[in-house]
Amino acid sequence: MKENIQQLLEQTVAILKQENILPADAMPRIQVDRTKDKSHGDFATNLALMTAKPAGKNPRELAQLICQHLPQSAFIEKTEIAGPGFINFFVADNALTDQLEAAYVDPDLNVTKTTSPQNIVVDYSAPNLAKEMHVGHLRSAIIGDSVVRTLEFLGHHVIRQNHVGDWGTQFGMLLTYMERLQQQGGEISMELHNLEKFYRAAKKCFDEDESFSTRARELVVLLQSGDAHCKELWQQFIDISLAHCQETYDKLGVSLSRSDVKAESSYNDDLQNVIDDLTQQGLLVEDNGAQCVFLDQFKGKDGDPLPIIVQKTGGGFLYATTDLAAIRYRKNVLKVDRVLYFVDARQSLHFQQIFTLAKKAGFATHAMSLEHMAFGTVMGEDGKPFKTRSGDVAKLADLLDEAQQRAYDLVKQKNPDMDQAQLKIIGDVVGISAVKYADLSKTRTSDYTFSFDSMLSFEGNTAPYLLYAYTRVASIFAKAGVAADSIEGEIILNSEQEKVLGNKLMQFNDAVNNVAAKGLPHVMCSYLFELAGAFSSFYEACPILIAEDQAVKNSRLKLAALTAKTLQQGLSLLGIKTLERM
RNA sequence: GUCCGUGUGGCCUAAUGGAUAAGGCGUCGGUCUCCGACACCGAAGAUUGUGGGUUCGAGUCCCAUCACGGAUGCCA
Repeated sequence: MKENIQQLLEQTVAILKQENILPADAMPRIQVDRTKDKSHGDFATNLALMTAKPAGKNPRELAQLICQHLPQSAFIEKTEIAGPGFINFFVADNALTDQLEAAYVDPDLNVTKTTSPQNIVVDYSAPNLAKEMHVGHLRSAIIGDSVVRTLEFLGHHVIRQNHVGDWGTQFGMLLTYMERLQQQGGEISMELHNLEKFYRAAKKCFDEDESFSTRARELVVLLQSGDAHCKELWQQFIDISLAHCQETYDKLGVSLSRSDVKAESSYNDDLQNVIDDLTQQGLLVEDNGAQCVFLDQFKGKDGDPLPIIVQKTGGGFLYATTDLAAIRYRKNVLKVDRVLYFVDARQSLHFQQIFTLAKKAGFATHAMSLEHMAFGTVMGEDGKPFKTRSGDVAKLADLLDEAQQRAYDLVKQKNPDMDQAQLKIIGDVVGISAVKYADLSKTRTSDYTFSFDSMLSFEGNTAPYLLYAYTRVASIFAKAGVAADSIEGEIILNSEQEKVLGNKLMQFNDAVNNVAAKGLPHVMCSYLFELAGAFSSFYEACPILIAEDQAVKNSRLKLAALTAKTLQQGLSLLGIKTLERM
């Protein structure tokens, strides 16, 4: 509907130019907004305010002219000029009901798909395989996955890339520890069952035993030079670590699989080429033994130039090098239009540098959009970065177990008679959803506080509230004995609550497109929470199964069905499952 | 030092430069002989850190300033 008004205004602008009311070179950005206040109609535009100056007219007078030249449309019941020169559009009732009917019969809720599908790499999750995933890995995986789902829903071609860290110096230490275990006749795969413990044990040896640390440094060099023995140990470690990750993804409902892994090590053979390329272009400078690129726009302390170090003293490569190689791969092999990096905000300087350099060196085309989708830190309730009670970094797997256990207890408390298997299923979904939703519902860029109590609350903007709202709708159809997708009759919007719900249902399209454009899933969360609220008010005020007559009943059933479908689709774009009862 | 981010009712959180700053928690008061009250309805509660500026219009943009967090040459 917004698009329709936009088109009408574009036509109007063209007419006004022909009549010399607007200067021919005026190119106003036509902006149509949903109004906050019903008295201002359904949509408003500030077109007259924006073009008043170039037209040399006062805004209200110009608004008048715009309305007079506006092409006729069945969508619009009337227009009004308000305030300093806003034009308010009142949408015809049947236009809204037509849209609702269209959404009802469309499996994709009549969402406008993209007309120009892009190739988009989404670089997310990317844990370091040396250790087990911890709470710090939560946000990238959850938020990235939601944006992936949304982009795919709109028809884009998304390439998931899990840029796992499998090539750092810690691997020398880990391989040495594996070697020792092997020599002592230990069962490595058993020991690796608890990666965290394994890492700590290796670290202890590394710090305390000199022969160990010497061997560890040797093994790094051997590994990177392709030694078969090292490669074998390394591969064994990586396989087990990746299996751990996969378990976590599966439990979390993150749509990453083994085939999406594009590890750091896979760019290994290309790193020297990156250096050579930079050298050829005259971008590389040796400084204190390291190979650096200095870019004018990045200054350090006292205005000194800030280097991007791409090769260490002694020849080692750094993550800047790998990231550059990755960009080049994405340009040359994957031919992408857009790359989204879901990485901690603390790395924003790094990405600014890499993006600037990549464009300058031709590793990315200027048309390629490189976007750092930064996110804040997960805080504990003490306001400091989240830790367990013992002060350790919380293991992600443990955290998810606890969420599920707490959810199980809660649901059991509310449904004492429910059988255990059912409780388990519900608890698992509620627990995971709560963790994901708590993260997704806050603006990506800010820090957020991890709190089991608030995320598992049934009140407020939480997963349990939304899941509950969904089960209420679902139960109507169970009780009515009709299928949600085969309701006869037309939607009729009589009461205030029905109109509010109808309007809210039609805003799903905006929400989806906003999430895709900006990579901000909290927009979807806010929308779904508002939708659930609109439904609850409707549900209180408008009896459905016991409605006064059949036509009203069918109309309300349709609204309920559309609400259920929208909630389910929206939650699914967030990576959250729904339950039929809870 | 420099750069980046954040600062919104007691607490948490929202708002493509638009109209009266929107919700939630908590508080207070209502509503179940009625489709799931894990719900709904209502009330109180805000000069958007501070001071300037741009604009017809600023929580949003610019400058200054304060507070907190982060980054800042061989980890990622």
